[in-house]
Amino acid sequence: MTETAGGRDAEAVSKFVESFAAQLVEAGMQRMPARVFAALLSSDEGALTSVELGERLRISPAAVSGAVRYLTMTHMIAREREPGSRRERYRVHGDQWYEALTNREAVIKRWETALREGVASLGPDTPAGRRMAETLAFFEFVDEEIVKMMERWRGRRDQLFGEGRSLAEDR
Amino acid sequence: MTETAGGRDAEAVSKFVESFAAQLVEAGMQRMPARVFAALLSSDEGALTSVELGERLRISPAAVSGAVRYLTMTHMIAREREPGSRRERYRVHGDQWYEALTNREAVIKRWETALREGVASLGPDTPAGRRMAETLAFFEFVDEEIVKMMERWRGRRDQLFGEGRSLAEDR
DNA sequence: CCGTAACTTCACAATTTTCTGAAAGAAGCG
DNA sequence: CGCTTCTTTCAGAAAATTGTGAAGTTACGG
Repeated sequence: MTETAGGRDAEAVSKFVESFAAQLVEAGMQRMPARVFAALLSSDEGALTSVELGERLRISPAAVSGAVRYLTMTHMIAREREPGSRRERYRVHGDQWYEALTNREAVIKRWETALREGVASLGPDTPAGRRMAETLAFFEFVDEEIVKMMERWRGRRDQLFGEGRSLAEDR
Repeated sequence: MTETAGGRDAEAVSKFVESFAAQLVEAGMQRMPARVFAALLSSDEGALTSVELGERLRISPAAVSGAVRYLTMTHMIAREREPGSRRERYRVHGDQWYEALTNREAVIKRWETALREGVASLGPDTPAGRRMAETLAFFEFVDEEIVKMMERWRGRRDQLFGEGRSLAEDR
């Protein structure tokens, strides 16, 4: 019973890929990046080549290229050169991708900037200005907290899955 | 010097509204809900009527209606009946809206469901299945942590802004 | 109860987004 | 060095999204 072999219930896997991608889309990610990411996540290697992605998802090389560019920029995946070949492999960042998801540092920072401008525009003594200020304080708080939370997570992860080589089996 | 009066640097306020809305859009919110929300946030009352929203943002009643429906469903705002009038007011949920933003309970729950299905489809003993399982554990962890974080936030908020009536001046 | 003000729903037009095929651009291998 | 294989870019067709006007619905006030 070779369950990890090539055609291991491809049906069910594809179904999962699409349904997980749909969740990501609903959370704001573009469709193609979401599908590509889900495909990588569900691969045993945690990595696939462009061609493999194109085949599994039935999309053109161009679509793969675009999706991969986005995912690389947002640090959800890494690109690797397969030695001795001009093929490229794309790999889920093991235990870093959901940090990227949660963190969204850049996003939060921009919000904070916008809110600071808001306080300035509205005046810190107006009711609206005070509301902005409190909201701003909230985001600053969240910022700090998330850093600490991720530290705690790493602790628990090691405890649950063993420190040795959890998902970071590679790299 | 009536700074809170009607025409308090409407220019600057509008500029803030649009720029904050743009951030929300970038984070995945639809345009109209984002603009409506930003407008409410920057109003001194923390609440506006449909007509006021339409005027400030230069959009049709239909657009207001759609935006408001979305925002109500996601618990970002509340609707109030103005007594003795058939006008409706929409109010930012004071200190609850960013909880809704951060929480996204529903979203996380759906992700967890999808991931559980993933583990089942892929088999818990495959490498991919193990990766799903770890990801799932992460979300479950985040779930718990966010609850605690919000409790800590309320503590700090009371400390920073005074327990009496911070933003929850109404309701 | 009727008149009317406020809000909602619906179909459509306009815009924007998305994905593809085709062509151009790199980079290993012989 | 040129051939071949893989990836990226680009223009455009197809599809989805968005916001509007207009008709419809609700419910207050008289």
